Parts: sequence; C-alpha cells; structure tokens
Amino acid sequence: MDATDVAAVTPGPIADERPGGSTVSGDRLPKRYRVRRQIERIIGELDEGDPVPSERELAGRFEVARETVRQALRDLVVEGRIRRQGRGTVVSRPKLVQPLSLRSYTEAALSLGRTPGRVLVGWDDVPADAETAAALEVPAGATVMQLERILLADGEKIGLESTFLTRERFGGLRTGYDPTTSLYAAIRAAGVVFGSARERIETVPASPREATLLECTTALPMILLNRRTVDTDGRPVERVRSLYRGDRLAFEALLRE
Amino acid sequence: MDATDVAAVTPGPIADERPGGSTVSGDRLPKRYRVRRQIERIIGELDEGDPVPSERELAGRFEVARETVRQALRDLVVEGRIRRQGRGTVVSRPKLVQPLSLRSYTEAALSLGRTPGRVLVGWDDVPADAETAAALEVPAGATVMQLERILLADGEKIGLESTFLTRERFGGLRTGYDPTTSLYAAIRAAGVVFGSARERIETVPASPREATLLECTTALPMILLNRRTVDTDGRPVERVRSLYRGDRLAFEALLRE
DNA sequence: TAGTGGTCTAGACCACTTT
DNA sequence: AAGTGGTCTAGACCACTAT
Repeated sequence: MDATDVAAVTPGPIADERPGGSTVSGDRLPKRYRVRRQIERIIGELDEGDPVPSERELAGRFEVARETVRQALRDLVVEGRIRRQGRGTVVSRPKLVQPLSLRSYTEAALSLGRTPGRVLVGWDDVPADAETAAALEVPAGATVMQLERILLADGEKIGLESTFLTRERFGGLRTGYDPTTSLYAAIRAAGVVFGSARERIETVPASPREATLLECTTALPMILLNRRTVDTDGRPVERVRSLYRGDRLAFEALLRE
Repeated sequence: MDATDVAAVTPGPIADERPGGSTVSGDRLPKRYRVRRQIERIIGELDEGDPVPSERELAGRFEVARETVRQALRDLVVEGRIRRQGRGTVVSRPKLVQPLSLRSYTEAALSLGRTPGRVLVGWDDVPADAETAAALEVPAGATVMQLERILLADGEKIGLESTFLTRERFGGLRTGYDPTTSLYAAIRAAGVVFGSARERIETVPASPREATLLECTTALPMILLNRRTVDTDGRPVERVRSLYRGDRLAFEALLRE
C-alpha cells in the first residue's frame, strides 16, 4: 500500500474556528493531539515498512504548521509506531521485548528469534568515575577497562553498551577475546560464576554522541540500564551501562515472592 | 540562593558566526546542546527547589530563540534535573528508585522512607479490552472492575495506576474496602496468595488525560508498567497498568541465576 | 536535483499563578 | 497587572538521500 492511497482516510482540515495567527483552540485538547489521531488513522491503513506522508504534506492536508505535525509525529516515534529512516518516515515493527535476566544480550536476542550482533566502538583503559569505582570496589580515578559496543538486532542498531571491568581480574581478555562475540561467555570461560546483579532502569534523553552512534538523530527518550554484577562470592565482576532506544525496545521482568 | 545571583556564571551569548535568519551552526553540535550546557552550569550552582531563570530571560541571555531554550529545558526535565511548578521552573529532587517486586506500591514507598498516598480517580465496571481479557482469562468484552488511582509520594503525584479485576472473584471488594488504602492487603485478606507476576516495562509519551491527571502538562516520557499477577495455583489475580512519571521515578531489579 | 527531516527564528495568543 | 510556561504559525537554511 502506498502512502498516497490513504488520502481518502482523512476527511479534511482539523476543525478550529479561531481566525488569524491565534492558536490555542477553544476546547482544551491541544491541536497536535487531533493531528496525531488523524495520522494514526493513516498509519493504521498502512503496513510495516510503508512510507508515511511527509511532514509538509500532512501539514498542508490538516492546515496546521509543520512544527505541529512534528510534535504529533514525535509521540508516535516515542511509542515505536513509526520510524525515521534515511529519506522519509516509515511504519515500524513492534518493539522487541527483552527479559531482564542475568543472561547476556546474545542469549536474550537468540531466545527471541533475533540475530544478535555487536559493533565495537572502543576498548580502552579509562579512569573510573565515581559510580564505576563504587561498583567495582576500586579507588575513585583508578584505571579500569571500558568495552563499548553497539548492540544490533537483525542488523538494526538498538542499543549502546559500556562494560567496565578491572584490569586485575580481566586484563587477560585483552588477548584472545573477540569483542564482537559474547563477553559473558568469555567471562564464564575465565572461570567466573555469575552470582547476582542489581539493575536500575530509567528513562533519559539521548546525548548527541549517543544519538549519532545509534543513528537516531533526535533527542529520543532512551531506556537506561545500569547493572552491577557480582560473582557467587559477592565479589564485583562488572558494571554495565546499557542505553536502549526507547522506541525499539521494551523489557520484561518475572517477579516471585 | 536566588536565580538572579547566577548571572555571573554565564559568560555571554553562545558563539555562532552565521548572520541573518540562518541557524545550523558550522560545527556539528546543535545549538540547543550548548544552551543546555550553559543551563546545567546555572542549575549546578542552585539548590533543590530554587527557581530557574525564565525561558525568556535565558533566551535573551544566550541570544537564541525561546523555542531553542525550551528544547534544552525539555531534556533537563526528562532527566529529572528540573521541574515545572506552578509559576516557574525549579531545580528538582533526585528520582525515586522503586524496586520491581511483588510487593504493593504502599510497601515499596514505605521501605524507601516516603509517605505513600492514593487519590481515587474511578472504580467502575468496564468492558475488558483485548489485553485485559487475555490477562484475566475472560471473554473479550466481558465486564470487569477497573480501579484507577493516582499514586502519591510525600504528597507529590508520581503515577497513575489502573487495576483490573474480575467481578466473580473480587466483587466483594466493592463493600468494605477503602480504595485509598493498599489493594494488595485487601486481596490477601480475601484469602488470595500471590504467586508470580510478569511485568513489561517501556517508555511511552503521556496522553493529554494522563498529563492532566498527573499535573505534568507536557508530553513527558513516562515509564509504563504492565503487570499480570497470578496466584500460587496459576489462576489470574489482576492486571495492572501503571504509568509513572519518567522524570520522577526509576526502577530497580534484583537478578539471580 | 528535488525532496526529506533537522534545526532555528521571531513573533503571537492563551491559561494560569503570583504580586 | 505582570509574568510564566504552553501552544502555534510562517517562514528559513541546512545536511542528507534517493532519483
């Protein structure tokens, strides 16, 4: 189905009596929500991957400013209903739902039927910031290893992951470990048995660097996961900071008494 | 400390050579990120609850359009660094970190040293939507009870919670249960033993109704939790849809092998 | 090269709250 | 009455991409 086919779906301009440059409509609902509902009707008729009409065309069709259309589209991007892609905007796939577990990203993605991948961004010795130092139980400013990778699902960039490890315990990974493979497998192979982890989950905006790396140009809301993992003796193993595209991923937890 | 005292912190307008109405600065970084950094410097000098300079004043000080300042402030709101409040904008408190567990909101808030509260929004018989019907194992469109409440922490509105229950099993709660108290306590008192729950966590924008109820007028990113709880026999107990302000809350999970 | 989304400007009116 | 954030307009230039 082509985007031009859906013109019949939209009945016409959005009702608004006020003349002149004025704006705030008499009713309470901001105009962008009515625009949004119209756009939802359009994309409801489209299939996954179909192009959405351009911002300028939607603005003209609904007789609103382009900025107003953009605000409506922004909501739909956050919800993962549409996606900006190369040239235009297209209808997107449903969010990937990843379980919160001690398993690695590789294992989680595979169990969901997706093909995992990683792109190495950097593997450097860096001074530990306050949070990393506390997590790894090293003095503030001590040198630790940082492994930063982009996470892929079926080739799509969905997250950015930084793992911090002490050189004392894991310096050996520098040789013989391929950073595009599962780190957890390598850590286990080094004889470490994962015990438990504490993970903090919140929403943050993407920074310019992160947006560039993940190819989402806007300041999209992201899901930030901060994990501290210890082994069965309670000794720190890793600190991980994972930033996932909020429009592409959701997480799932299993809770027990 | 007063917001007017920090003028000395800001060195002056943001560097940008281009003349005329043009915009996109020669360097790659959008102007709003430099504006944001300037504002961060200002609020770094302020204490919790202090007023942030007004949007118009910041725009004048940095010699940018007010919309550009608003984009920068939007990021800081999402991160929970500042908060819109009545008249102006103020520096906010750190996020509340709530554990993901089978415990009720009441128990979680108390264990964090916060005073929990609830405001009843509605308690009605409603037709089950597809998700609710599946969760409660009733036919689609069947009538179920919906209990909708605003969640408070120290009097502040931080979330909106809808609980769906079957009338067959929990119709008795209609009499003798005060909806501003803990629902979980009442359910337990009815002889139900919670078994486990599956919870989905994601980021969504707030709808106009939700923003109004939570008194966050903007389309702020929210954290949406969808929970399905079953008893020890695996029978469905409840479906809960909780929407938390992403700028006020974070969540924490404990992971084990 | 034409069209797209990304960014920014300079204005305007509104509802609301504080003074 | 004055000031705040919330919303919207009508334009503009840019980098990028598909044609």
